[in-house]
Order: sequence, then structure tokens, then C-alpha cells
Amino acid sequence: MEKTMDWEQSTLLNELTQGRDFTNMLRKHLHPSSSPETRQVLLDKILCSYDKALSLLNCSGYMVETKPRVSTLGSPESDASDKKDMFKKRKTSSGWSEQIRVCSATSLEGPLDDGYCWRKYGQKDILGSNFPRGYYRCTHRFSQGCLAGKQIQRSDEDPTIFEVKYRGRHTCNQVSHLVATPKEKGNHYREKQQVEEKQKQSEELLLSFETGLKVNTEDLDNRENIFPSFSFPIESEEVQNGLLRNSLMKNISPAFVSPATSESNYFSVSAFHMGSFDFSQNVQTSESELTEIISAPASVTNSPIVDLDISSLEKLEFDQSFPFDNPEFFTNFLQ
DNA sequence: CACATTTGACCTGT
DNA sequence: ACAGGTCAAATGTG
Repeated sequence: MEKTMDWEQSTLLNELTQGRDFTNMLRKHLHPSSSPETRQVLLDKILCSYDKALSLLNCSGYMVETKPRVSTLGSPESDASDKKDMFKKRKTSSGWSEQIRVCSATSLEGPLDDGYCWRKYGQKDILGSNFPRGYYRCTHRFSQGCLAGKQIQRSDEDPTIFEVKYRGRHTCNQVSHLVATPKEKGNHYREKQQVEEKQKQSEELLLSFETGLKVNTEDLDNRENIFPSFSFPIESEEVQNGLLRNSLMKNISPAFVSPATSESNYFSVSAFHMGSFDFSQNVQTSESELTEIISAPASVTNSPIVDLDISSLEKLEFDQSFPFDNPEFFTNFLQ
């Protein structure tokens, strides 16, 4: 099996090379006779490549060597020595966001679906904790280079609460696949189940918005690590100045915002689609707002993801008066 | 068959 | 030495 370090370096190289190639292509399409659509597509691809490359550098938790190196993917001699290197170059063990507590009031099954496909790669008993901690990474880590990861651990004090930590951001396309297109291979059955499940959950979702989804965030000093994959479509001055924050944090219930990266709600799905505004780095949130304790009905926590038509959301451009807190909006949306 | 999960071993940082 | 994070072979699942 290939080693992480090699895979990351190879992916990084790949993304940068792609970015350069797309840039060259874009240059060829700069003359007026070329279609704007083509230029836009190329631009998107370039940005996408940069995003992935940056994710690899910043979010992976690994230091990337500067010296050029031929990919050793799959080569036999890479195994023993490279494995050592891999760990040597690992940065400190942090890099996880602060924990987000997700309450599952009646179910002990734990938070299930946050709209992303996770693959469990490990579990550890943690000293002083009654419950083991599960380690997950994005299913599309190897296919799409998505470096998002999360930890889930059941709370000692309240077993109905799950403490979730996130790392990295999603650069994969899984949500749209899950919603719109069938997979070419593999997961047919599971994904079909998920989609059907989500349709069933639409009604629950409505209820849950009215009931109030609640999430508790704790120890939020390190705010830039919170909501690592949370993105919004706009990058206006208003956003930078925190006006959007006000509209998001107050007009939308905080619960709607907080667990977006996490275990439960629709927002995480839409956020993924909505582009480039990095919530975690642009939103400054007051202590009181973030430490507010909230809890959720199990029906909500377990999987209130709904496959809304994100393009419609984009058209709304997140007007400040956008009626997120108005149940009618969702009623209309879900019909 | 192709995935995902489980779990003991291994590695790193403290 | 220990704890936390990850790997990878074995096993499970649809």
C-alpha cells in the first residue's frame, strides 16, 4: 500500500502541475475569439488546483519536502524507509479543530451523517475516557485528494453527546455526487440508501428547525480551527466586516451554524457547495455566542441532511434578510 | 467482488 | 514510558 507521505507529495505535485497546465491553456484562450465559458472553466480548474495544493500544504498536518522527488507510489523499496520519513515529517499532533459537541438525546447510535462520506481508519481508547475515540477521514482522500478528517468520541458525562473534532477541509465533490449523480462503481447501494434516507428525513428536518437544533462548542480559543470546512459563497466587504456573521449567527439559529461541519445539518451540505468564503477564518465570534449550550433531538442529530437544491441557494446570494429562521422557507424548499 | 470496519501493531511527540 | 494518531491485515457487508 502506498504511504501517505508519498501520496501527498505526489498529489501536491500533480495539483501544481495541473494548475500550471491549466494556466497555459488559459493563456491560449485569452484572445477574443475564445469563448468566455472556456476561460471560466479553466479559471475554475486553476483555482481548484490551488485549493487542493494549499490544503495539502496547510491542512494535512505534514511538512512537505522542498526537494524534488520522484513519486514512489507503489514501489517496493519505498516501504520501510519511507514509513519512517512519513512520521518524522509529521507536524505536532494538533491541527484538529476544537471539539464540537453534538447531542443525540435519545439515540445511542451516535451522530451518523453530516453529508460527507467518512471512512473509519482507527479507534483508540483514550486515557481517562470511558469511550473510545474513532478516527475518520474523507472517503475520497485517495480518489480526489480530499484531506478532511474527523474524530468522534462519546462524552463521558453524557453518553448521548458526541464530541467531534474536524481537521482539514473538504476538497472533494462527494456531496453533489451523493445528491445528484449515481456512482460509477462501488457504493451504489449505500449511497442509494443515504439518498432515500435523506428524503425520509426531510420532514424531520422541518420539525427540527422548529424545535431547534442545538450544539455546544467548547474551548473555542483557537477559533481559526473551528469549522475548518465551512464555506460561503460571498467575499464581500460586508462579510469581511462581520455583517454576514451577524445575519448568520443571529438570524439563523446558532445551532444551524455550529455543527455545520459536523454531525448533522443541512448547512454543512450547502456550505460545501457555496464556494470560497472561509467561515473559519473570516468570522469572528464572541465567546458568549460560541459557548452557548445547545442540544438537539435525536432525529435531528442522527441525520437531518436534506438535499436541497443548492443552486437555488446560490441565487439567493445570502441576502441578510434571508429567512433562514422562517419555517416556510424550508417548507417551500422541501416540496 | 469491492468496498468499509475492526483491531493490534507501530510510530511520534512529550 | 506513555498517550495519541495512523497503518494495514483480517474480517465484515451488500
